[in-house]
Amino acid sequence: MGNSVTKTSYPFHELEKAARKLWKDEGLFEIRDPMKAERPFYCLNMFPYPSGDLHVGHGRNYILGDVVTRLKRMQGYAVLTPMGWDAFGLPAENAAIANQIHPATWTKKNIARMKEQLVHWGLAYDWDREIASCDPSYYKWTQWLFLKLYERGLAYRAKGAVNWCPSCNTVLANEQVLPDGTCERCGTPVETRELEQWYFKITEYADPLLRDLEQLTHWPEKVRTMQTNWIGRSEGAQIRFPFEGSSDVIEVFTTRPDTLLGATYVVLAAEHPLVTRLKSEGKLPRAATDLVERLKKARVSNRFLVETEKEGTETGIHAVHPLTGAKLPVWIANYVLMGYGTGAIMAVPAHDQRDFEFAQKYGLPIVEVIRPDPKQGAAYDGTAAYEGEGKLVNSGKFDGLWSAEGKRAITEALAAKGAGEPRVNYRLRDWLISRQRYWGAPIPILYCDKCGVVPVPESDLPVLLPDQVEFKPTGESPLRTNEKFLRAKCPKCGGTARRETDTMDTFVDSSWYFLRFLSPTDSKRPFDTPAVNRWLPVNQYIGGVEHAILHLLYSRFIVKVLRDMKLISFSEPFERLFTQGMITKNGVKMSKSKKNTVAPDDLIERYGTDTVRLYTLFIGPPEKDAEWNDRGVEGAFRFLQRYWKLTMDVVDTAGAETLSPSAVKRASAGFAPSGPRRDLRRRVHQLTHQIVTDMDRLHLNTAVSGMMQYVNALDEFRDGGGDLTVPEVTEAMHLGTRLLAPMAPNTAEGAWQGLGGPGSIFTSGWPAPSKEAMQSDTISLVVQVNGKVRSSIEVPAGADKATIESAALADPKVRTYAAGKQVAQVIIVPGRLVNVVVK
RNA sequence: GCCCGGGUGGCGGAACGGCAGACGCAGGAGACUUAAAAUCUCCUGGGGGAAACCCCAUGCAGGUUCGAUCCCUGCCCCGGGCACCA
Repeated sequence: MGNSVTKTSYPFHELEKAARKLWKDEGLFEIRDPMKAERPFYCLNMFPYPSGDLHVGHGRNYILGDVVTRLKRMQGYAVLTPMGWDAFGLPAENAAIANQIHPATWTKKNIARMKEQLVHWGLAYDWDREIASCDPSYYKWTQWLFLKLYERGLAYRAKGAVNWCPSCNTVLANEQVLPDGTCERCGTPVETRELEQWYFKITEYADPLLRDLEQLTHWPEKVRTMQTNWIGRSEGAQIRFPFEGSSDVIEVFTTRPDTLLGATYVVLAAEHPLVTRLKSEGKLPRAATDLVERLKKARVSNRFLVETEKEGTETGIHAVHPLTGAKLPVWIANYVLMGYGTGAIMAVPAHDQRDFEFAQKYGLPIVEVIRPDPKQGAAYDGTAAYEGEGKLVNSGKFDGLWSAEGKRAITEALAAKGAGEPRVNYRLRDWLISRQRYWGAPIPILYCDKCGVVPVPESDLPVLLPDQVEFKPTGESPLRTNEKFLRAKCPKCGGTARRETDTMDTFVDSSWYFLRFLSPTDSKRPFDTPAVNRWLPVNQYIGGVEHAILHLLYSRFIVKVLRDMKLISFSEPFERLFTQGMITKNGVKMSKSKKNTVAPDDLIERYGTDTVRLYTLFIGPPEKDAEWNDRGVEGAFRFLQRYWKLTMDVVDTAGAETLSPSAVKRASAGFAPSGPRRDLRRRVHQLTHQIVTDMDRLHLNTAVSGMMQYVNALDEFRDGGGDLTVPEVTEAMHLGTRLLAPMAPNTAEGAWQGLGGPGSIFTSGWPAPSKEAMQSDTISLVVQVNGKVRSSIEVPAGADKATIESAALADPKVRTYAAGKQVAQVIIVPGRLVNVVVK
C-alpha cells in the first residue's frame, strides 16, 4: 500500500519542506523583542520529560497547541510559542544505574531525539528559546528560588512522617502518592518513615490558592474542583481540653463545636506527641503501648486502607470538659490520624458515625445533643449517628439554639474562658521538596558545625552537580559519598561545612519555567520582570489532566510567592487551561510498557504530517479520551488528497490572474445573484462561520468535519457542471485554504502559494464570513403535527408568521393528519420549524 | 459514602430545547481496469411495507414542555477526584 500512496499527486513531502523553509525565513513564530512585539499572546504546552520516543498520544497535546499558535498568529497576534525540557528526574538515573551511562548523556540523547520528532511533526516552536531544567544555567535559578523561599521563611527543614518509595529510593510529596497509597511514578506501595526533610510552606498560601480559583474561569471546572478538594478547607473551632494531673492541654479541631456538650471522650492518634511523651514517661498502660507500637507498624503499609476496623485502648488519663468540667476518658485509636488537624479529636458519638461505631464497640456513653425538630422525637435513634444539623438539646444554656447559632455561641463561650477559638483547617500539607537522588538541582544549603544550617550565598550559585560520580545498584544517591561535593567552606565563619546532599523535587524546576522563556539565556536574573509582566499569565496553557494538582498547584503557589516578593505583578500563571484527553489503543493508554504505542515517524513518512495532525484533531473532542484507529488516518489522508487535487484543478483552469487576492476582492461584482453559484457561496460562508466558531472554542473535531464538508460542497458544485473559474470558487478557495491553515499548515501553505500568495498564508489574516452571503431567499421549514415531523414547506426568507401558518395549514400532509380534528395551536420557530397542535 | 464527567448506529463521533445519527471509518453494490490497488458513484440504526409511507429507537423509569439526546426527579452502568479529614 505504501507504494501506491507515494505515487499520489499530493506531494506532501515537498510541501512540508517548502513550507518549513518559508516559515523559518520569515521568522513567523519568533519573538525578537518581547517588549516591542504587538498584541502578545503566550501559548504554552507543558514542557515534556525527555523520556525518549514520542508516540501519537503525546502528539495530541502539541498539535492542539500548534493549532492555537497558528490560529492566533493569523488573527494578528505576536505568539510566543516556546518549548523546553523538564529534564531532571529519576528515569535518567535509573538508566545510569542499569546501563552505566551518565544521566546527562542519556538526557541529552533523548532531548535530541524528541526535538527531531517535534521538528518532523512540523510544530512551530521558537527553538531559540529552548531551555532544559538540568542545565546549570537554568538550575542555578531553581536554587535561587529556593534561597528566596528560605529567606522568607517559606523553605524549612523538619522532621516528621514522610512518604518513602522503596523502589525510587526517595521520599515523595503527598501530591505524589496515589489514592491507593502507591508511588505516582512507579506504582510501588509507599511506606512511612520518620525523616528530617526540606519543605516549602505551601500551606501559608492555602487560602489565596483556594480563593483565586474563582478567578480561573477559563480553567476546566474539574481541575478547579480537584484543587478545591485537595486544599480541603474546613471551618470550625480549635478547642483545648485540660487533663488531670498536668498543666498541659489536648487540642482538638472540630467542625461541629455545636456538639461540644455531646463529647463523651477524647481520642489521640498513635503518633500524637502526648502519647509519645506518656509512653516515654512510663505512664501508659501496657495495652496502650502495645497498641501504639502495632498501629505505627501497620501504618507503614496499611495507612491507606479505609476499611480497617476501629480499634482503640484507654490511656488511663482523663481530660476535663472545658465547659462542664466533666471528666472524659482519653483513648488512643486507629481512626484518628496525626496528619490532619491536631491529631486529636473530641468524640461525639451521637452525631459522628465514626465515634458512634467506636463508642458502641467499647461501651462508651452516647449523649444526644442535636435534634432536627425538638418537638418530634430524637433524630438520633440509637442505630446510627445523626450527622445533620438541628436544634441543641442536653446542652444547658445552649438548648434551643440552631446548629449555626450554637457553633457561634459555644465557640464564644470557649474563647471567653481561653479554652478555644474559631479555626480554619486545611487538608493541604506542606510541600516536601527534598529528594534523595542525584539527578536534580542540589538544595543550596550547607551544614556548619559552628553555625548550623547556612544557605549558600547567591553569588556562589549554581551549586553544581559533580560530573564524576558512581551510580550504585543500591540506588543510593552518589552525592552522599562524594567527598569533593560534600566538603565546603562555611560562608559565615570560614570553617568546614558539609553540603546538603538532597536535590529538589523536579516539580520545583517546573514551577517557574514559564517565566524563563522570556529571557532564556539571561545569566544575571532568573527572569525578565518587565517582559514577564507583559506576556503573562500564559494565555493558553495546554497539558494533561494528570497535573491537575501537582504541577498546576505548585506553579500557582510559586507565582504567588514571587508576586509577594514584588518580582512579578500577576497572581496566577495560567489564564486559560486546556487539558486534553489521552489517546488510547485497544482501550488503554498508549505506553511503551503496554507495547501499544503508534509511532508518528512512519505515519508522517507515509502520509505526511498534515494527515497525522488532521486525524489527531478529527478523532474526537480534544478534552476527551479517544481511541486510535489506523484506518481513520487514511480517511484524513484521502481528504487532504482531494483538497489538494481540487486546488490544483482550480489553479489549472482559472489561472493565476483571476486568483490573486486583489482579483478576489474585485470579483464581488461578479457574484451570481441566484442559482448554483449563489448556493455554493452561501454554503461556503455558512461553513466558514461554523469553522471559525468551532476553532475559537477549540472544537477542532467539528472544525475538521466542516472542512470536509467544504470540499464536498465544491466537488458537488463541479460535478453538477459548475465552472471552476467563477469568482465564487476563487473566493471559496481563498477562504477555505486559510481556514485549513492552522490545522494542516503545510498543505495550506502550498495551496496558498499555488493560488498566488502573496507571502505566507499565516500573514494573510483570518477569514470572516459574510452575513449577507449566508442569507438565502427562501427557507425550508420543517412542519410537525403534534411534535412529529410530517412535512416541510418552502417560504420566503422574510415571511411573517401569518404567511408561514397558512402555508403550513395548507400543506396536504398536514391536512391529512389534522383531518377531523381541531387546530389548537400553531407554534412557529423562526427559521426552524412549525408545529401544528391538533386535538 | 460524597463531588465531578460520561452512557447516541458495527466503530470514532454530530446535533442554540426544534428534521437524531453531520463528518469520517468499516461494510455492501456498481463504474473504471485484462486484473488488483487507487479513484469515483450510490446504499448502509432496527422493524413493517410492492411503494407512498408508517412504527420503534439517544442506559432504565417517570416528570416539565407544543416539542426532550439536551431541562428536572429517581435508579443502573462506566471513568475520574476526594474519603475514618474530625
